[in-house]
Amino acid sequence: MALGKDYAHQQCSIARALEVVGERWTLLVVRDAFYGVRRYNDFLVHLGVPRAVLAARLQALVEAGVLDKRRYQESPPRDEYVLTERGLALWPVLRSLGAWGRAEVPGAVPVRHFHHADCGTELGPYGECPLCRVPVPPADVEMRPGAGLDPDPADPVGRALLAPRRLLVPVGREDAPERGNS
Amino acid sequence: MALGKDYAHQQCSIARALEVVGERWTLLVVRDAFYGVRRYNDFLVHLGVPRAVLAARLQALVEAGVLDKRRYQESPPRDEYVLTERGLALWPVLRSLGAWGRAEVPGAVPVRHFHHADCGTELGPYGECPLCRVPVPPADVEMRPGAGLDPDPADPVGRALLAPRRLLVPVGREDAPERGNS
DNA sequence: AGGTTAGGTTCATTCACCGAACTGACGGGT
DNA sequence: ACCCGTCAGTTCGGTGAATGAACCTAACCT
Repeated sequence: MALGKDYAHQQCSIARALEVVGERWTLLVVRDAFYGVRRYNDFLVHLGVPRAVLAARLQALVEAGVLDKRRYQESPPRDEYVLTERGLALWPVLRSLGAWGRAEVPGAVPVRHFHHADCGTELGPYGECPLCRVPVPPADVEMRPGAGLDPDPADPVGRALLAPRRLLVPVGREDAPERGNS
Repeated sequence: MALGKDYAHQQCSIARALEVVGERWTLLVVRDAFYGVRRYNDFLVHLGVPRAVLAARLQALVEAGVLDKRRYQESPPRDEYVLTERGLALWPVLRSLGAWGRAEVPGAVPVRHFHHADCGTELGPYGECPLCRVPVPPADVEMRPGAGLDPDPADPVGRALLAPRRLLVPVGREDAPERGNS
């Protein structure tokens, strides 16, 4: 654990949160998980993170109970990483960070917009719907591309994320038929 | 810039935010600034961060417009670091991180409580007052110690933060007589 | 048999973090 | 005048983590 040594004696739940999600790349992995990325290789091409770092982060997030590693096929054994309840609870953190990055970092053009799927209203800075006045769970959030989004990303995951889509819906199978279960 | 190289080509305002506040110690420095810490040495003893790292983080935060470095006395030239508007806008990020750390990291006992100073109600996870139904700006937040707080911290800053206090009020001059003058 | 894909592991290099020591400007005591 | 202490850093050697490239395994495709 990189951060544990010195953060541990901090008397603060912020420090404890940062011990789990404060390392480089970790929050971007979680962000991609919200966007529907589930597989090692998809994280890899979309983030451009070194393979060893990605493996370490995924394992740490699984051990922290943020992601769940689940076998989705046996014949070539393949696992996917899915957000747990604890991971889904990080949605406000990502929302507030993204809102700050868009509003306060100079030269930031809106890259993605997040809307309440039920009513179409754009979410407020904490992920709440200003119209319905309720916090919107990530499963009810629709993501739409913004003006600052690269219209032709190099990686297939980036291309799949160009279209409007629900959060948490697995990426890469939009036009592929559902596997198996009804 | 440590993180800039690879985060830069990310199409995401979260990544842009993390380029500014995503490095180790950075968010804890900002947290302490909300708690009223303003001086180099106070950050140093309260965080236990290496001096070189602290100097680098403070400088980076000043360059990013999160902190303002201002001269508060001339005779021995002394500067203090105060949150700017842009820095104050990070309050929801710290709130959501702290709420997640308290709720989702196992074994976390509440360390500090945050109340709306106007009505005394404890804040919700996004820094809003559930009674008044308004987002509470940090200047109107009263911080109170919780059960998990070390009752006898080694550093004087930690001791000063034991008492209930407003956020953003400069720390370290509660009971200390003004040095020199008068 | 050979190639491809998914999901890693290993390795050498680079880079950031760490702790301790040093600097330098000032102020106070004797 | 001299020494000591404080504040705010900078410098420096050692350690550990991040990086990119190469390698490995297991299974499927042809």
